[in-house]
Amino acid sequence: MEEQYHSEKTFVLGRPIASIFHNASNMYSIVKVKIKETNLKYQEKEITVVGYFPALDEELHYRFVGNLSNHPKYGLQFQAEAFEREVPATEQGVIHYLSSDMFPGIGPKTAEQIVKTLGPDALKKIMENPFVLDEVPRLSEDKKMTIRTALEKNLGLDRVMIQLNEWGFGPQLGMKIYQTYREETIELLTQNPYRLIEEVEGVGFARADELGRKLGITGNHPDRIKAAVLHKLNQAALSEGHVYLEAEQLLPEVKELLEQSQPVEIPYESISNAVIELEEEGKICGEETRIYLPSLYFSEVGIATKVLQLVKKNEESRNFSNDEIRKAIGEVEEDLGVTYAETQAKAIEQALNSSIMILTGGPGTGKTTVIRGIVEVYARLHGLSLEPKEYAKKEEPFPIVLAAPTGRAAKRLSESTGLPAMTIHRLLGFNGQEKEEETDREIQGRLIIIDEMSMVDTWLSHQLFKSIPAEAQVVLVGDQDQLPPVGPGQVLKDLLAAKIVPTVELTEVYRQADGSTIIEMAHQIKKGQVPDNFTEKTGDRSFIKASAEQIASVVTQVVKSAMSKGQSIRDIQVLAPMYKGPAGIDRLNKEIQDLVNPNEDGTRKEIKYGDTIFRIGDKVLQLVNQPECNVFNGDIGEIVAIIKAKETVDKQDQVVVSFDGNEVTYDRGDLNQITLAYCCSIHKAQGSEFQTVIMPIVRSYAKMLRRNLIYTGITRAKNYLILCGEPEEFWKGIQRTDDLKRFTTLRARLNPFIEDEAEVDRTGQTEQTFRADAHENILEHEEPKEMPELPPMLTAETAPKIHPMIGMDGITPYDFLDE
DNA sequence: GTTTGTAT
Repeated sequence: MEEQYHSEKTFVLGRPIASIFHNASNMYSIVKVKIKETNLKYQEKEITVVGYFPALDEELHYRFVGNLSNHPKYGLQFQAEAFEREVPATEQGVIHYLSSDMFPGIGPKTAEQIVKTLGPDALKKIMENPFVLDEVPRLSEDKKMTIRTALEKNLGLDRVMIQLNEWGFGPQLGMKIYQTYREETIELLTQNPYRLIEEVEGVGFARADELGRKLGITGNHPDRIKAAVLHKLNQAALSEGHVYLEAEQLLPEVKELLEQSQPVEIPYESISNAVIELEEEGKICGEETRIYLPSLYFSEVGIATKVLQLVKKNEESRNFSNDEIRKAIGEVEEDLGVTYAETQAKAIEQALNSSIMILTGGPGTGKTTVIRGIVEVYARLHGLSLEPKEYAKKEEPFPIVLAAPTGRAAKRLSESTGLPAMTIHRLLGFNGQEKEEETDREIQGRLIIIDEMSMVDTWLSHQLFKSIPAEAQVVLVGDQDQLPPVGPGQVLKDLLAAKIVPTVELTEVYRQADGSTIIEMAHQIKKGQVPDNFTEKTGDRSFIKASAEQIASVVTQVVKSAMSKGQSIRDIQVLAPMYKGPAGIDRLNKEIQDLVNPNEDGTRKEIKYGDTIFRIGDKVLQLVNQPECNVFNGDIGEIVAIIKAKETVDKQDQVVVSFDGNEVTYDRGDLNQITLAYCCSIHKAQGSEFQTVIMPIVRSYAKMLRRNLIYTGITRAKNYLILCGEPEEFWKGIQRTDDLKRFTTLRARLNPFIEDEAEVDRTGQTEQTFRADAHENILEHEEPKEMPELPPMLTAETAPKIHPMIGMDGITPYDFLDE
């Protein structure tokens, strides 16, 4: 069958001599191959092969199967649909092959010995009969095993790809599946085709169900229904943040999913039975009418138990008298040359005398200042040195532990306190491999401060709380109005709503100058309102009306005029919710790059990576954490050098980026770690602030526009905020909060007496109070009273004739940036 | 019809 598979198609057998491109995330590769044999009508000695494969070994031969095609720009290329490693059959080849890292423990000496005994076709002989290895003198059983399993493994790829192909997966997806399951692919997928949905990106329920059908799992088959139930719960958790689903909601969704995928009616009874069986198997948890994934159920229960324990200990944690603390605060104020406002001092006091407390407040209210204060006062009262180095000699570890859910937040925390800080993952010693419930490490620390708690999901919160020693003091810091965690749950929000953890809320804003209308607007947005004059220009903000098509032009004009006013491009940040479309991040980045860092005559050195062009001077954004280089996801830097392949020692293009003076070099293969940063997503900007923020809001973003997204975006602006786009969409986005409600039961577990959120809202003194008011307001004024009367929009007909900035409400480019 | 995080 293998023969037939090859003989029908054209192939190239050869040795890769140079990798032109390799994308490690999807395996898309372009390789120059020296041809040894081919059935193509092709005279050259070398050919460019394009397809999906892992990094190839330049010492080996490969057989590529596919078709010759003519690329408009790069000429003749061989599009490979499949490939396999050609088992070498020359003495030298076999020795090299056996001593490669595919066969750990086998060195050149052993390899030579094998070839000496079995001849140049040693590999073929071993594959036909593994026992021929017994003939080789002084070869240990271990080594024999190594060779047999490695050969088996290598053959695995071909076998897997052929099977996947028969199952209807193309080379790209096939490669991805193989990356996930390796030689176990066929076995694992035959057992359970539905695991593809959760484990291989790009495979949805329908696709996996199609494979299921081929494997005989059809219609009412319990495995099929169970898979659908689990998929729905997973999807609810991952895409909507729900910790559970009501059975009432789950069952019809499962029914619909199954009936859409195959035209067979699935009775509710079958689904209920599947749910019962899943619960018996421990694959889901039921509580009253709610259905949970076990990991989420046990996480919630675990968090609640630990938090209640800590809260209970709060009474015992009055370690210091108020006088002692106030005195220490005074000393710290003097030392650091700061003055704490009363609420800030109160927060420090609370932190010192609690086992657990929450410090909350909006952007610019000085949460970081208070963290620093807590650390300083804690050290003073406990007679501790804040010099971590001094602890290296001693037995006991440094007692203050600082952590945050993202690398960037951890870096900021460390910078603002002068103490080491790390990601929660690192703190817990994760390595990316472990399964749930596997971490059992206890955090070595007496004071544990977690910043940006609003971004910590239910799973991670559980791991974190589990690792907190019973005698530790915990300070959770965060702002529940910013974007919720990527993962399921809303732990900070639930903790606040339960009202059992001592909480200090900072409300006064120190970041903006007095009379800032940005912060005023932010406060209103938090309540679901918009200032009456939101489309008018104030001292620090403005709104330029424009359609989606005009956005690119308006944004570049604003950037240009801001720069002409002396602002640097580093201080100007364009924020948008999504990448695609005429007003998307990608397009805006290109336009702004053309404006501020062009290459009009084509003489400047540049490097092309995918759809992006990088030039010296470009503002770029780091996309992954690189703690060794002190660069983290979300950091912004500037390209300071581009070194072309021929100029470097390793014949590789290189880009050097300076992050505030810290220079980091990227090889071509690492360029997927950076992207242009003139415009970035609002999500990415969370936790950063900029002098000037330009934020387009148009209808094409509608799917993304929500209150907390807009709130997060506008609160990134320190001095100037320039909104542009469609005022109605801005207003509508601010009204949207309902669909981001996450189903969780943490609040109820912590405090069963607070049952109804509306009631909390009416009695509570925190943000919820505002919320409730806002909600009533919205209900009262169904017709948007807050939405001011708007001048007519520009139409598509008039737009191109008008300079984007001029004539709109009389705004000229110089109008909105006065001092 | 869409964004986002972490660990070798």
